[in-house]
Amino acid sequence: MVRSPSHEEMGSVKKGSWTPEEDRKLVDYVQKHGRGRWHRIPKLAGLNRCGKSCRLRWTNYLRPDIKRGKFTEEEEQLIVRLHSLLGNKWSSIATKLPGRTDNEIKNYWNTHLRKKLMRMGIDPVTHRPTTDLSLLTSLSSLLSAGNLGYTTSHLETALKLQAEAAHLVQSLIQALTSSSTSNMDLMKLLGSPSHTNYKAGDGCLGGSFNLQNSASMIPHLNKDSQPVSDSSFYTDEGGVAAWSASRTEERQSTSSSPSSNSTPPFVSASSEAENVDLLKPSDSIHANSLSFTPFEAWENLNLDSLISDLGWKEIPDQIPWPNA
DNA sequence: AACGGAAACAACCGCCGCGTT
DNA sequence: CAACGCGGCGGTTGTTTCCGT
Repeated sequence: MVRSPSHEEMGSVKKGSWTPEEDRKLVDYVQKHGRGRWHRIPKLAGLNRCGKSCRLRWTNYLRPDIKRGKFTEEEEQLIVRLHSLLGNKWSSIATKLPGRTDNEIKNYWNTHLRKKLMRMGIDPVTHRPTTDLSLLTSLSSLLSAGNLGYTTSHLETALKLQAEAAHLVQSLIQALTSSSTSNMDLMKLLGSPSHTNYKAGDGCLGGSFNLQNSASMIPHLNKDSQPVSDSSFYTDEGGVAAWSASRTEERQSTSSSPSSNSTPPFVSASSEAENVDLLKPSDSIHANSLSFTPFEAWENLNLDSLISDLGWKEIPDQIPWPNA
């Protein structure tokens, strides 16, 4: 497309922040003549701005139906969910949030939500956990040590270790879903002797990582167990109803939905005392627990259900993060 | 009080698709 | 069919505000 530069493109138009006077002129004009034909508006309204600038100013700021102010928790959850479904389709997302503009949502995402997800260990692009598979070996030690803490009634130790383990479980889940992680890599890790940071006590898991036992501690990791609706491994302290409900809806609808790949945010394990028994070795150990591939394991995790129990919380606010 | 860096927000830029001529 | 006008979109930049030192 070739056209000669217009007057406003010759560099004579004003740029930068709008003054109240300019706003008033634009509002007056639009209220009088309606919107549209933006390229004519600067001249007709007496503004030394390009038409595009006028349109953006009206659309993003002066429009009477714009809702200003902080985003609510519900709006945040909706944005995250829609982003997991639609990606950076800000205009599409904005249609689901009356009174909010795509620009406002985009800015809010970039300045708040993206960072929030990252703090939670969630990749804001893929909406999946982002961590290193190498952490898996640490999980072994932590789980073992957690059992030690339990069996020896060192409650504080157990709670701390449990908290660390919860984070590492998140890493594990990510590892299971990583396309760059081969089954062999995973099996090597699962079969390898664990670190010796902690010594396991009698009746505990011992020093090597045991997915069977570990999975049994975590309801959703247990291949044969049913999804646990009131998982005690994590606590839902509220604020997730919308997310959970929506995820449930998605599960109940088509399984081939693009959203089936989305992963809602994680939260930390609770440090409530009653959760200590999560570290108990379980009786329900399944001999074939390792008979499925990591990818099948992922499918069997029923992650949606897992996440539904977690809630929309920020990890740093909820958990005694190790060495933080 | 002054300063600098970080965070938040508003606005701009370049590109694209669609409708019209 | 191509040229053009127009509006919309997403990414990026510039400015302002906040906050810690």
